[in-house]
Amino acid sequence: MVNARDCARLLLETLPIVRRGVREAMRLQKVPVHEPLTMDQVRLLKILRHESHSLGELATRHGVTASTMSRSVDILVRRGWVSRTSDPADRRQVILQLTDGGRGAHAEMDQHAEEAITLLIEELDDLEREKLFSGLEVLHALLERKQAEDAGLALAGGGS
Amino acid sequence: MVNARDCARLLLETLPIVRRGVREAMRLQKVPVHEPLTMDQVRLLKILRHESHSLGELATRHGVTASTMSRSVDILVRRGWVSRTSDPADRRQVILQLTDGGRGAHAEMDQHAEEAITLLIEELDDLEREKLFSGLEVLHALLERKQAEDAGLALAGGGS
DNA sequence: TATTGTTATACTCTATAACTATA
DNA sequence: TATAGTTATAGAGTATAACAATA
Repeated sequence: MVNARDCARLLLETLPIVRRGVREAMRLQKVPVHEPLTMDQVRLLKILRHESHSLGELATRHGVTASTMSRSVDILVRRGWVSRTSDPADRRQVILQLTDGGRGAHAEMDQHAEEAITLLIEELDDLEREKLFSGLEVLHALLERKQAEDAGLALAGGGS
Repeated sequence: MVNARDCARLLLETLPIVRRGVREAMRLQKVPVHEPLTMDQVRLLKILRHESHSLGELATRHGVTASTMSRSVDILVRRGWVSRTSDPADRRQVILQLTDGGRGAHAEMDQHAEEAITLLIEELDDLEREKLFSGLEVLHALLERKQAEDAGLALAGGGS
């Protein structure tokens, strides 16, 4: 029987190591055409791949403040991967859309990132991979739910 | 049967969400005495809790460059949590040690961090917790091994 | 007046390259 | 000359608070 405390300890211990490992694996990927993207940038482009969003939506979705997202979008726009236009229907809002270049950069980098991590994970045997996948599923579901709750509270004005 | 690619995808998708969730959980912990510490700072103090290290050792252990570590140590020293003295045996090296204040800050913050994450994990049922723990064990072992290899290569001069 | 987004400010984490001090 | 560490420089991610534009 695993108690929550032990699990928390292991998570806190594992998280920074994994983060550095993954960042390093991504950084070492030689992407011929584009500058390397960070994990966060890949994730933002991924979110925008399916549909356009306002800045606020993207910030909530990504789990950061509007201020932070505004800065991150600056970078994506500067690189030419995202376009920023004001919504005619409500000119306070901006519509963020992937450009063609952004779509290409994302496709390429996403693939490279996946390959880098896939290489790592191929070192595991079947049982280990099974365990890892299950654990990640649990974690993913838990935090997604948590984030949705927080976003809901933010809307409902849980401010102190 | 779980293939490595799917596992890599899930890891890439899960990692940023978890990181934000954990950071947020830590940030919301009200620590009465000390300023809140970041995850990385807690980890550094934890490493130094057992024994003193040189800057280079600490950098390798934490998985960053000496430059980065030098900066991180600046902050810890400024806060009064770590002492930096030059090694009499080889004055190029620096001995990093936890101060009493650092020991206290770590104990306190580490506990708060664990509690914050424990609360989160208590939302899982027994089976889910079991799965999460197993998955984290696999991930932890994999990345630890990887990091040890990289550190070994760095020593052996695999630079190019 | 309320909402959306940007900017000013400040901090942490990160790396490469140039540099200092020591061996 | 080689090694340990610091500093100069640069960039990304982060937040709060003050602000501008729009509704």
